[in-house]
Amino acid sequence: MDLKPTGPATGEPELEIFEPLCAVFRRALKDEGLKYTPERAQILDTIIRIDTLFEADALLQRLKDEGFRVSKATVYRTIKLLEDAGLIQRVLFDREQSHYQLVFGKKPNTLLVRTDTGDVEAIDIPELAAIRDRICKERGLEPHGTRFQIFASASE
Amino acid sequence: MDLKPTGPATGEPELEIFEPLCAVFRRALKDEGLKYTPERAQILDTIIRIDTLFEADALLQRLKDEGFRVSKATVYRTIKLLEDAGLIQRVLFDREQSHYQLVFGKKPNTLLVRTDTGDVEAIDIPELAAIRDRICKERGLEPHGTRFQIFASASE
DNA sequence: GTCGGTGCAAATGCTTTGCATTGAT
DNA sequence: ATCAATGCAAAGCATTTGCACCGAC
Repeated sequence: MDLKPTGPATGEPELEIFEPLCAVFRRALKDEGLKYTPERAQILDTIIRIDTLFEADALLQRLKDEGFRVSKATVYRTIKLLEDAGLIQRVLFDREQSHYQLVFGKKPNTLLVRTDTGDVEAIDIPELAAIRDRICKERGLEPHGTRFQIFASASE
Repeated sequence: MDLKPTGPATGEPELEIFEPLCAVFRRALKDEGLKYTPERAQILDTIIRIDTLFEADALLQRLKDEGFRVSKATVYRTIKLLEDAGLIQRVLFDREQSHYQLVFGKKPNTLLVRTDTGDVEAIDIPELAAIRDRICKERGLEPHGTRFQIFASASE
């Protein structure tokens, strides 16, 4: 659980990203007087390697598959901490469970949701950031996040 | 509950919108072999007059305040029918309850969510439709909806 | 030794569903 | 008559929480 970069990442980009994410998380915890525990480290590490949308349930299952003992309660509690720290975001909700996504250090992305197949594809639309900033600036607000989703199906 | 337009709407635009919405709903129901009941009519009518985000709970309360007896179960069942018919959309979920919004016949709008105050403002951003269409066209897909949300707070 | 963390199980609360009754065609 | 809708109360189910025990500083 004390993953370290082993040099320039070649096929495993998540190694490059673990250090900064981990640092941000630790800092956020420390600022709140909370602790960076093995469970929290393992959960963050696993989320980074999932690298698509995930549900609390699936995350728990994956942690168990990897031989790590964590309780459901801790998974939920850690997800909330990671949200508060701005590392992940809740992104989808049309299904029964909440779906989360790693967002820190990533460009805000758009989810293209196939209403026929259920597939979800993340796409990058650079203009959106500019639109968001314009809207906020007009009102003297500071943007904290964006969520853009397009629902579509194959034209028959 | 058999609301009819009383002529060119002056201060109450919802009268203009009721007829087409009602027609779409009735058609959608008929296509499924379902019935257009007084409860469903009243619920649709009330949603139209709410004209901001609403929760199932608040909708039920409002129906009761207007002296109409409907059960929670029917409200939830009707909300689902209206979603299926494409008249309303579930839009927010970061809070405990689902929030819905009338979407039929309206431009897709963006929700500006104040993370400090909790206020939600709907804004019209015309470029988004073009972006959506472009993304879909590139992939040979047909757009069914869009959801764009910006989270922001007052810059201190 | 003091705090916070964890796991378990129980509780919460929105939403859904089973069932008997009612209503529309 | 038939087939669906309604209301009520009971279930479902993801998520949260209370509590006793454990561990880090």
